Amino acid sequence: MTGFYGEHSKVWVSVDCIIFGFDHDKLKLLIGKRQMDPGRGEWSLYGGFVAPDESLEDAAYRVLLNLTGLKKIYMKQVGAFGAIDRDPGERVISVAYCALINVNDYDAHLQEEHGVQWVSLDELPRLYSDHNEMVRKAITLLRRRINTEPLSFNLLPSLFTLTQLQHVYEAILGEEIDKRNFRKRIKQIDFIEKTELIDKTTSKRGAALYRFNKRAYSEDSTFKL
Amino acid sequence: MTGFYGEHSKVWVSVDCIIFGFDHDKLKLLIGKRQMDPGRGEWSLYGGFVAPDESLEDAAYRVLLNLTGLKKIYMKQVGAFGAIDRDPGERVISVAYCALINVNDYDAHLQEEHGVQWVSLDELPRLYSDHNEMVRKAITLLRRRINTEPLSFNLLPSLFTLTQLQHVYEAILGEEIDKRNFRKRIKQIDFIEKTELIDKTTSKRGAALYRFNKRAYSEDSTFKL
DNA sequence: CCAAAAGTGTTCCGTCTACACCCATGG
DNA sequence: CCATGGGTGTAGACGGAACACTTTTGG
Repeated sequence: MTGFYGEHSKVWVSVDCIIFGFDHDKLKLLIGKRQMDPGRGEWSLYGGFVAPDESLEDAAYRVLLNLTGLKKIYMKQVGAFGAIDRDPGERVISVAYCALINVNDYDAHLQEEHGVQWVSLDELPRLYSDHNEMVRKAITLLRRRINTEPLSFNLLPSLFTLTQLQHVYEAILGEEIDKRNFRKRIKQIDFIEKTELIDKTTSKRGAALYRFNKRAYSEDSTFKL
Repeated sequence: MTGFYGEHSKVWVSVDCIIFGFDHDKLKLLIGKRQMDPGRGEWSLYGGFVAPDESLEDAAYRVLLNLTGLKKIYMKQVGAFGAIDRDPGERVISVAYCALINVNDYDAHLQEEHGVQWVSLDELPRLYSDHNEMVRKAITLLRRRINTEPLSFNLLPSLFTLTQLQHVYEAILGEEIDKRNFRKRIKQIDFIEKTELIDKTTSKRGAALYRFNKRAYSEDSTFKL
C-alpha cells in the first residue's frame, strides 16, 4: 500500500452491456429482469462490477462471456455514466459497452438460465436506472458508424443474402433503402464476396449467399456505404 | 450504510481534460508538468479525482473552472480509460473530457499559476500515463463531429472573420480547403451571420466580421459543412 | 400456373471540385 | 505604388436518388 491517492475516495464502477441482435428483420436487444436489489424485477441491461484485477474492457468481455458463452464478440465502448444518483442503491459509475452478436450463435438454454430475452427496439420497456439512456446513445453510435465501419456482419451469420444485409441496414437506420441502389453499392465493395452457395430457405427461387472477407478489409480502406 | 454492493471493491475514478485552443492558425492543447507523485515532472493533461458528491460531468466542469476560471465551456465526454496499470501509482479509472475554448478568454496569470501552457498538436510531447491516447481519441472525435456540429465557434472569439473560421477547419481536419468553395458553403448557412463590423488587424483592406447565432441554430437543423 | 422473392440499368439532378483574377488599403 | 490579405463565379465531373420489369421455382 503505497497510498498515493489515499486522501481521495473511491467509488464502485460497473459495466453494462447493450447487446444487439438481428432477427425477423428487426433489431433486438438482450435484456432481462433484475434478480437482485435494488431494482429487483425491473427490466435491465446485463452488467457487472469491475474487479480490481481487470480492465474495463476485460470486465465487459467477462460479462458477455458469462451471459452468452461467446468469446469473440464485436464490442465498443459507448461511454461512462456518472450521475450521482443514477443507481438507486449506492453511488455507482457505469461504463456502457455496445455489443453486436448473431442471434443464432446464442442458444436458448443460456437465455433461460440468465433470465434474459430478445426484445424488439420498438417494444423496449422502461429500463432500470439510466439504461434507456445508454441504449439511446448506443443506437446513435451505431447509426453513425454503420456507414464507415463494417458492423453489420456481426449481426449476421457468416453466410448471408443481400436481402438480409439490406434489412440490417434498414433496421439500424430506420428507413427503407432502394434495392437496386443498395446492390449496386455492394458490388463495388470488394470484401463482400459472392459465394457459389445458394440459400433456398427464404424464397423459392433461392438467393446467392455472400461472405464478409475480413482480410480483404483493412482499416484504412475507403469504406463507404 | 445500506450496503447493497459491499462484496464488490471500489476504485479511484478521475477525470482528465483535453483542452483545445486555436491560435496562430494552429490547434493547441493546454498541458502542464505534473506537480505530484507519481509521474512528477512529466507532461500531462489537467485532471482531478471524482468526489462522492459530484457527477462525472460536474467533476470535469470543476476541474475546468479551477484551471481556467471559465464557467460556460463546451465539453464532451471522450470515453473511459480503464487499463489496470494505466496509472503508475494505483489502479485509477479515468474518464476523459474534451473541451474547446477561446485562447483569448484565458488569461496568462492563471496559466502560470497552474503551470500549464498551450502546445501545438504537432509538437506534443510524450504525456503521462495514457494521456496521448486520450488526445488521439479526442482528435478523432473532433474530426468526425466538426462537419455535423457547430464546434468551431467555441475556439473563436464571438466575432470572427471567414478566414479565421476556415483556418480552424483546416487545423482540425489537417488539410487545406479551397477558399471560394468554403465561403460558398458558409453563405448557405443561415446561422452564421455577417455583421457590419470590420476587422482591420489582419489585413490592410479589412475583413468582415461574422457571428454565430446560437438561437438560429437548432439541433435538428440539417447542418452540414 | 401463380405467388413470392431475386435479380438487374438508366436517366436525371444536385453537389462537390477545380480553378484565377480584381479589390481595398496601409505603409 | 506595391505588397498583402479579402473577396467573388463558372463549368465540368461525380455520385446519389428515383424508378419497373423479368426470372425462377415450390407448392
